[in-house]
Amino acid sequence: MPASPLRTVKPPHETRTRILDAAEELFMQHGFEGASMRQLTAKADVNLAAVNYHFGSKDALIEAVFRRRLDPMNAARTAALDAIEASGKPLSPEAIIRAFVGESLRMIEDAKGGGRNFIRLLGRSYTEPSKPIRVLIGQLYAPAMERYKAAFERALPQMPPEELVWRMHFMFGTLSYTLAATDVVQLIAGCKPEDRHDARLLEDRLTAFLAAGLTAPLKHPVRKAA
Amino acid sequence: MPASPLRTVKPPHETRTRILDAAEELFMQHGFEGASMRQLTAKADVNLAAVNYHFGSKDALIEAVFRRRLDPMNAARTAALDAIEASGKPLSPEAIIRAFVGESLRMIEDAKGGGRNFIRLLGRSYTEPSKPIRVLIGQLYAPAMERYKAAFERALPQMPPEELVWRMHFMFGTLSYTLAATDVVQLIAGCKPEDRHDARLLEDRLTAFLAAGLTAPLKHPVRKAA
DNA sequence: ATACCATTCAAACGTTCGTTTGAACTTGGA
DNA sequence: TCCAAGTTCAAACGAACGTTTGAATGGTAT
Repeated sequence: MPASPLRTVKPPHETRTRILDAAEELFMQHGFEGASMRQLTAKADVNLAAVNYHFGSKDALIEAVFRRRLDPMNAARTAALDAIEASGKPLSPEAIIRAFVGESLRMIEDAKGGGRNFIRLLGRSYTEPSKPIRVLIGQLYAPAMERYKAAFERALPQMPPEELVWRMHFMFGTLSYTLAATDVVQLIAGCKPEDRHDARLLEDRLTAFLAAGLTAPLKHPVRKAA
Repeated sequence: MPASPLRTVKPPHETRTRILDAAEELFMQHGFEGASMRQLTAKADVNLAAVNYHFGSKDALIEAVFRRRLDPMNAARTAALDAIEASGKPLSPEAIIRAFVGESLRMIEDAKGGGRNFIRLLGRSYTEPSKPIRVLIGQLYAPAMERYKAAFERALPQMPPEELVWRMHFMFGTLSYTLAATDVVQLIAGCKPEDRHDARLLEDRLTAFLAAGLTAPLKHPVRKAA
């Protein structure tokens, strides 16, 4: 990317891409601190110094891993919302949920594992101890989040804004845990493993659950304290 | 605790307790790998070698942190379920949910921060990269989980077992994310910070959301594929 | 051919990690 | 009083970490 503005067309970022792919997988498997630069560069089949050369530091690599996928994904989420609103439909809560959830699950199916690794990494990162990472994720999510919040407010005019914020948090939690825990945690026995990879079925289940939770009856319309 | 079977009554495990408390807080703040033995022992005001002397290793300390709180908490969950069943009430899904959720939130309120640290640490650990930790948590949860699954099956006889397992997963995800993210992630703007610490209010909100999701209507009673 | 620049490479940097060591200290029972 | 066991302590261990360095390499335009 130096010298002339439009440049080589052959492998412009081959090494970068290999590093990002390896990082995605290893960060998912072992965490950000648990995955070392030596593991990472060995898996990517590049020199140890390549990460620092192309990204500057390990932290910058982590940021690049998120930016590569999160920006397009949230843009797609916003576009999905635009499409619904442009269709003139009544903008049901369930349709909004499906637009948001679907974009995550779509990524699980394609990219022969690449997107799946990232989705599971992402699910884990919402509860990441490292503050800079949480801040980064929050920034990358902010625009799409604002749009969806506004959409829910219009679809549910009778819901108090404060209650809506809570329920969006709950929904987000369900999604992120489900993505992170897919074939990872097995707290409840009896899961059919083959189902876990069927994104369409999972989308239906998740949407039904979340839509019911979001539109649950309000018990205490103006509750203040005990 | 060697020598005679019943022993000193003064500070039987003072150092151990101080280490566990410090570990709980630092693991929550920085993660298991991010919190070093030197930070940890400095915060506990004990010698660096004390952890290895009393627990054997850092991994054994992590396990001890979980066992100290998780065993009593899940025992309390089981007891809460026993109490509901003994009362002769009709065993509503909402009551079961409230018993499970309430036990987590109860711990947030008391212990002037001690329990709260653990609850948030726990929320993060469900998506922990380290496999031994996930396995340990699964083991410690298994007995209570079996009881609750059976209770839900009786309270919702019309629900297919497979669907129930999924919805329990969703519920667990919502709870764990909510606990971990309390005043941590601020993905959606507009949260009232003071509310985040009111466990009673949070319990009501969570229970309403989860009960609605759990009992959501079944769209595809015997759905197989697309 | 030659000069140039981006990239790759092996080697080493200093730091921090979890753990171990062996001596000092405290304490309760013969 | 003295011993022995439990505990604390300062110091050091080797290993692994992220990063830096400076020379070799490869392709492109002059």
